[in-house]
Amino acid sequence: VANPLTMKLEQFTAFSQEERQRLDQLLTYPIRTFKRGETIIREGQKVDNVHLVHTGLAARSKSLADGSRQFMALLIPGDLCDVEVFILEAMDHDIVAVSDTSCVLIPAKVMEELLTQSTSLTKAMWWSTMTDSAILREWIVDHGSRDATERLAHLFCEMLIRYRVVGETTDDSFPFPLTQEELADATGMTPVHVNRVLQHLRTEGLIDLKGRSMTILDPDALKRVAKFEAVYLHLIRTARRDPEVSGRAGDLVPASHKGMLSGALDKVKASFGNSQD
Amino acid sequence: VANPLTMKLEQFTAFSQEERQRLDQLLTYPIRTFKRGETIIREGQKVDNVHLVHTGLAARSKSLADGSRQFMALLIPGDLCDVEVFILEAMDHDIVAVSDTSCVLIPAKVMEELLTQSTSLTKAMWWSTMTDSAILREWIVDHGSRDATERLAHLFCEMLIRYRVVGETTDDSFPFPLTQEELADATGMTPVHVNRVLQHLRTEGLIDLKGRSMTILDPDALKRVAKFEAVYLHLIRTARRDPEVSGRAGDLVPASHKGMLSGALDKVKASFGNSQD
DNA sequence: CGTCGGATTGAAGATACTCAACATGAGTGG
DNA sequence: CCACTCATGTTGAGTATCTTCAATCCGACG
Repeated sequence: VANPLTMKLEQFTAFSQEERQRLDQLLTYPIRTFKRGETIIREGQKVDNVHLVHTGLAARSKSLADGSRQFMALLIPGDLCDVEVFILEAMDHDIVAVSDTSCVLIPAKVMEELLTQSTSLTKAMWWSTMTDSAILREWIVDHGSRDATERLAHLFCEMLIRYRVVGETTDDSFPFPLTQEELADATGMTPVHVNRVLQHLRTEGLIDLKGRSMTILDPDALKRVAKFEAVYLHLIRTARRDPEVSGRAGDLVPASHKGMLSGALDKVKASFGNSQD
Repeated sequence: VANPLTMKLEQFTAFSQEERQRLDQLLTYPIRTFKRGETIIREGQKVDNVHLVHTGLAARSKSLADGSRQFMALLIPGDLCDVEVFILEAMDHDIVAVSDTSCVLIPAKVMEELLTQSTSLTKAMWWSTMTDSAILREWIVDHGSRDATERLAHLFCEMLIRYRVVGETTDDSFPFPLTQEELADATGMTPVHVNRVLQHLRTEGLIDLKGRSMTILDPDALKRVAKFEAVYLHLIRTARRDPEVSGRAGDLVPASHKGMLSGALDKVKASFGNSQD
């Protein structure tokens, strides 16, 4: 099985043979599995292993006094749960398993070495955490400025790309273990309203969601509905270096952003359908 | 004038004389001023200086196609605008000046040295970025799970603490240059509704907002209204080491979280009124 | 076949939005 | 010094989106 973390980080830089090896060695550490619904890490907990999601889906979650629950991030294979560990006293939120999930438990020390030995790896890890922050910011935009339909559509667009990066898509389908209630927790809506908006997206022929699997039927249309701009995922560097990123043609970077890049962009290919804006 | 960055980072660790000096030297770099409303850094821009907010208030902002605007973070003195610089190709959002604002332009190279030479400083910077992420997550909770009143109240609680940390409070007052429209951009509400909720908070005797200055009249009550839990700001370490943090008595850490700390907590004092939960 | 989690549907109601008018107050120029 | 302007704050009325609370349906699984 491929290492999703390696795949993700290679969106940012190409690694040397040795670096790739070092990353792949991470998978030799003990794996712990969690049942759907289990808490992987609890708020207040002081962890001394870094949890790397290997299979399944997890979520950063906060539970409020009134019983409501809010997801702040979804963690797919290749995502780290708790880089905070090195610095902070304890977690300020929970990590919960949304589907049956397995995590590689990387000893903090090993992680620390990894972060200090190779500049390339260090930078790649930095990139990963900055991108995570960018996703958090985008979620704030979702919640603050997009209506229910846009919000769900935007989430699906984001997930399609992120899953594609770690090679878990087939065409425009990807695993989708979230119940409508969990989807509500992620988007700040009620389950009832999630249901209605989903039906709307279905009848519009945009998505096909059934049996824990999501298929984006019309990526471009969904992207338009969501007002989705992939720039915040920062998949650009690799795109420039390696046009074959994920096998599908398509210009990730909207024309208006081309100025962002220093070099020529003629061959930028990326992972979200053909874009024409 | 004191260095707000130093003050902030000292919430996390105590620095050596030399380290403090090094931080203070940052203020010798050129300062650039921005008028209220100006864009400090634009989306797509590739910056080669790190902007450190010195005076005033700035915001991370995204403008959507429909003309709406969403703030994702408020940057007060001591906050860095663009650590991304080292890694990412370009900014994925704007930084705008909410009031007249001055920034210290720290050459990327200098920053990089700072980040690699002293372990203590490196860790403190890490802490800062992790805390920033924690704030982003809390904003998602604000937008997703709190109603308008809670959301505003929560923001005010957060700002009180953050301003106190950098020494810009007098009692429970702090600078508040945001217009109601900008407050709406920050909270994902309409200006009209912001206005009404503000009036509500005023008549409840919780806040006194006038002339670009905010006074929290009843911190405990406001905290209760907001369901505010300061844990996510991660001001704990210092609290344990230095009971005098910011001069006011009060237990920052609710009893339910005391398990988080390894050591004894009898003398934890912090910056948000007396807490009894 | 019955149970249980999850999905779906209906109807009523609340929070927050839209649009539009009006008030206030600081600054500006005549 | 007053008239004007402009940005900000305030108020009202009608409305939309989304919520709440149920009830019902469906499919997987023992």
